Parts: sequence; structure tokens; C-alpha cells
Amino acid sequence: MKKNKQITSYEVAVLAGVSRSAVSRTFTPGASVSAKTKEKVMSAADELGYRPNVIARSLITKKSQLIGLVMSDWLNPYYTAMLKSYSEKLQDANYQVILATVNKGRDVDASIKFLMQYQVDGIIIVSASPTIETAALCVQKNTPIVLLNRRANKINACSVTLNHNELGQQLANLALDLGYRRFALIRGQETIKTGRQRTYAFNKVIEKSGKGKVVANIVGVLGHDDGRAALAGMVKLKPDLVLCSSDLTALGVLDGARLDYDLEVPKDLAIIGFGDAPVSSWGLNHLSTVRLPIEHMIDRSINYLLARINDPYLAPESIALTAELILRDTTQKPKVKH
Amino acid sequence: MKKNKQITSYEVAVLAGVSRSAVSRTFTPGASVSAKTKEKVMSAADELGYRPNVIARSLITKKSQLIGLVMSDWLNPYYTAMLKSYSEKLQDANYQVILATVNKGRDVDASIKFLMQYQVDGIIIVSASPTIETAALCVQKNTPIVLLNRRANKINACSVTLNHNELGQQLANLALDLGYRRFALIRGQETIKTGRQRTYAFNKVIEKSGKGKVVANIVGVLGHDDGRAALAGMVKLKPDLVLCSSDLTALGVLDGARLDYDLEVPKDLAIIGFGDAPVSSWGLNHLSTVRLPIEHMIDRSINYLLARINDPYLAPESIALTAELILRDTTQKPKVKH
DNA sequence: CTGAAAGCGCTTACAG
DNA sequence: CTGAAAGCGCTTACAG
Repeated sequence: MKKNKQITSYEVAVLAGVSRSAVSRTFTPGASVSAKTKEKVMSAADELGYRPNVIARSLITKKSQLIGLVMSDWLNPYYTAMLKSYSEKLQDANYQVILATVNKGRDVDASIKFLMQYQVDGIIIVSASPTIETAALCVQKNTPIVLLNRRANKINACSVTLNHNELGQQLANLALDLGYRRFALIRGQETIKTGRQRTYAFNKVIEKSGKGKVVANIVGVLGHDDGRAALAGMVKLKPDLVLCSSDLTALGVLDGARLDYDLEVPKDLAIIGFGDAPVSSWGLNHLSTVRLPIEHMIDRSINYLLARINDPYLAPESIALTAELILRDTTQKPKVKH
Repeated sequence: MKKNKQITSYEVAVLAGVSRSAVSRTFTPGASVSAKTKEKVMSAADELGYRPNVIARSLITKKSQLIGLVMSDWLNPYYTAMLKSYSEKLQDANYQVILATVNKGRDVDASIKFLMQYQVDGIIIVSASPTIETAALCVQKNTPIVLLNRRANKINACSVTLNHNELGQQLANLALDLGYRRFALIRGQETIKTGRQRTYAFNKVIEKSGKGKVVANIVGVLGHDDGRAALAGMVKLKPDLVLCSSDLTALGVLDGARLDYDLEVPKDLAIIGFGDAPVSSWGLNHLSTVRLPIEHMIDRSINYLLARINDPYLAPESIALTAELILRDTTQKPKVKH
């Protein structure tokens, strides 16, 4: 096995006949080096296969060009789609993503502390939220946090979410307009604020209208099979519209309706999902759903994060975006208004 | 805004009344420190909220505890499932994953070079392969590479793949046993070796048997909609079994068969997918498919990588694992043999 | 434009 | 067990 000597700026400097400073300047955009020196350095670097050690660089510049991405929900396909898009866009901005996964062994706080040990320049937390104490640690170290799909309450962080209040109202108005009256609401973890908020807004519009009734409000349902099971548990309540907090859940309800109860969709039962996963438009699914402005959310969160990295005094923002209702074949066609 | 002074081992040492060496030793498992010193350091560290800067540490230890993960295919759900599992398992082994995404702007080689600048301890490349030159760079720097789902030809790397040769034969024998005779093969990029190898092995068994015929061999088909379109392009060739290189493609074919051509599956047309995505067992899909030993592949690749990090002389391995055929309802039931 | 020197935050022989 | 000192590979005022 060959002796693999690490190539450093020193070796390049010697070969090019210049100082290490000159080598460093050659690899620092905008630094003052003559074209001639630069060329000598570049050819020496190429010959030796030199690339700067960014770890050593970051020690002195205090910029790691590393963004920590905390993922907690891998079930929903739109979160993995987000991960891809984050990775690509941050790469384009000359950042790398270092991934932290939340699971039984490691919670959000532990993930954040790990990421901070790597001196990340910023942290994006998808679909989860740290405790106030951990957030305070980030403030102390001046590491900005962006929360995706979670509101930042009491913690000093930017948040990018849907406007769930508005969305709940939109859904309620749509439901009433289409003539539905008996609603079943299905969502995941009870504790998630955004889902609660949407539900609250939905309920309020329904109540105020005096025209409909929420016949079931089920929580803790996640994924296709849970959805199918959830329908079984509430079909006797005779809802005419089921609203789900995930397309996968909705597709489970759809399968359950058709296969387990021989219901015709949307005549006997209408279904609305959430997320607009690719599978939702396949074959006979044609699920009516809510499309999230994913790329828009990603862009806004990245823009804020990078701006905040460059300006520590930038105030935190709460960005709420509007979702789009996609009506396919699991809800009845809207009446044309005259 | 508060002055956010970085807390270093120096501050902790002063508060604890010891040297920086003692602080370092306290955070180095197995280092020789008295219980008393350790305790003083720990309470000072807690008070100040100190955690070692792993970037600085890695500069001297030459271990970043960072594993580069190169992702090229985000379409297939089993690759994102892999990403999650890698992240969790590497975290458990005290490594962090730094993610590099291959796309139009950045190819595999560029990704690897970026990762090497971060002094990653090892690189896992999912579903892609570097050029010989770039692989040589890794060898020079002693950075081990593991290829997932790609064979390492001519490059010094470990590879973990399915045994595609065996799988092609299994599929061919199964197809003949079930009585199918006219086969259509659909896969993604032509250049992918594993798919070619599987196809080759399949063809050979069929030819040798003298009993069947490959009526279509289509490449460049990726995802549900492509699959549905591919069926349209070859339905006139009257295949009785379609084999796909991805479940998504297969589900597209399934939808196409039922919805566009009113074919009964599996009576008029049988379909076998690849990957066993969750959606494949939903509702009326019940797709027959190939289940990859994903966790097994991940474990083997991580084990090799970590072993290789600790022992630079460990020889590269080619690990080929056996896939499992899952027969659901898109193929006819096997005859019971007497 | 250029180089010598200091320093980023850590670990680790080395000597005690 | 403990601390002073050297050094990891880099950047950046500073002086020329």
C-alpha cells in the first residue's frame, strides 16, 4: 500500500515556489493575487491533486458551509421530496447538508446538539420542534434555526408553514359548497399544532354556518393501513366527507371505502387528502387533495436562513403560505355558479 | 444582542482550575483522568454549556466521523428508505452523514470531490458509480468507498448488490413454471450494469429452455407514467408477462392494463415489479414483486465501511445478496406440484 | 501584490 | 494522573 501523504497548501506552495498565503489566496474568491501567481499555484495544485481542507478553513473562518437538516418524518413522501430539494438547492448555494434523523434513540434536542458540535452555520428542522432550552443554546451560539411546518412559539426561530387557519376555512367552505354535511376528520399525532389549528378553523366555519356536523375527529392515524382501519372504525357514523392529514391516509380510506364497504366514491363517500403525493393521481386513485407549495416553502426557508447567516441581526419571521386545493375525482364536481 | 463568546476548552479549564489537556481527556473516552478531575471538568462544562468542537478535533485526530452519502436516484421509494436507515444506523455508530445529491449541476465525481474536502472518513454511493480517476483519488487519500447496487469494476471499492445473475435465472424459471411464454422486459437507463446482467441471465434461461420468447425489451422507462406509456407501446406484441425494474413502473403498467386496455390481471397479462414499495401491496395493486434485502444490504455496507476505516489494509469485497420473490395477485398462483 | 507570523480549538506525545 | 508545548491545515491582519 502506498504511503498516502496528505497534500496540504505547503506542498503546493513549495512546488509553485510561492508562500502558503499565496496558495490560500488563490483558492479564496476575490483575494488579491496576481494572475501569474494564481496560475503557478493552480498548476501545482492540479499536479498534486490539491483541494483545500474545508475543515481547517472553517476553523479559522468560523463558517463551516454546513447546514444541519433535522428530519423526523420519513413516512410522508413529501418530506423526502423536500430533503432532495434542500440538498440540491443548498449545494447550489455552496452549502452541504448534514443530516440528523430523529428516532427512538435520538430526539430533536439531541440532534441539534450534535449538529452544533459540527459548527453548522444553520439548522433546518422539518416537521418537528426543539425545546425552549435547546433553542436558547442556538441563540447563544448564534446558530439560526428555521422550522418547517411548525410554528415557532416562544423560541427564537424563523418558521415557514402553511396558513393552516386559512386552509381550514377554505376546506370548510368548499365542503359546504359541494353540499357535504357530515364530516370525518382524520389526522396524525394529536400534539401537532398545525393540524389542531386547521381542525379548529374548519370546525368554526362549520358551526357558524349551522349547516354541517363533524361526526368524527380521529387522531393518531398515519399511513395507508391506518387510514383503512380508521374508516372501518367510523363508517357507521355515516360521514359523507372524510378529510385526512396525509394522502397516504386518504388513499387507505379510499381503498377501504371501495374494497371493504363497497361504497362508491365520491357518491357515497367523498375523500380529501393532504400533500398531493405522486401516487395520488395514479390509476383509479385520482384523489382530491391539498397541494403544498413545497418548492416555495423550501426557497423561502433557504433564503431566510442564508440571509440570517450573513446578518445576525435579521429578525425572525413567521412565513405562512397558502395551499392550493386540487379537486380530482374523490369529491363531487363543483356546481357551476351563475 | 448578547456578545456570543464561543466557549472553548480554555474557558472550561479556567473555571475548573485544570489544564486544557484535562478538559480534553475528560471528553475522550478511555483517556487517563482521575475521577475527581473529570467531575470538576464536567461541572464546569455543564455550567458553561461546553461541548467539544468536533471540527477542531478532527483536524488533529484525522477522523471527522463524517460519512459522505451520494444519492443519485430519489424517484425510487426504496432509495429514500435506505437513506433514512443509513442515517439512523450511522448515527448509532457515532457517525454523521453528509449528503451529496447528484443532479444536472453536479455529477458523482464532483460530489465525491466535495465530500473529500470535508475529510469524510468514508463514502457510500447509492445507485451510481464514480469514474476510475476519481476512485483513484479516494485510494490516494485512503478514503474507502462502498457502492450500493453497482458493481465495482476496475475501481478499488467494496460493492453490495443483489445477485442479479441469480435473480434473472430465478425470474425466468418462475415465469416458465407459471406457464408464461411471451415476455416483455422494461427497465430504466440502458447503461446500468445490474439491469443488463439480470436481463442477460433471464434471456439465457429462456433461450435454453426453448419454451418462451422475449417479445419486447424496453429501456429508459422510469416511474408510473412511463410504465403506463410503455405498455401502450407494446401491447400489440401480446406479452403475457411484463417484468419491470421498479415497482412504480410496474404499477403504471398495471394501471394501463386495467384502465387503458381493459385487460384482466393476471389472466390476460401478468406483471412483476421490483423493490416491494409499500404502495405495491395497497388496495387492488397486490403487485407480485422482488423484495430487496434492504436492511441486510445496509448493514453489510456499513459493517464493511467501518471495518475498512479501522483497517486500511482490509481488502475490498464484492457482496452479492439474494433477493426474495414475493408472489401476490398480478401473477397466477403457482401450481402445487405432486 | 506578497510573505512571515499569529492563531482558530483541539489532541497528544513527552516529561514530571 | 497532570500540564506545557507542539502541531493539525488553514486564513488573515500586518508590514513591506
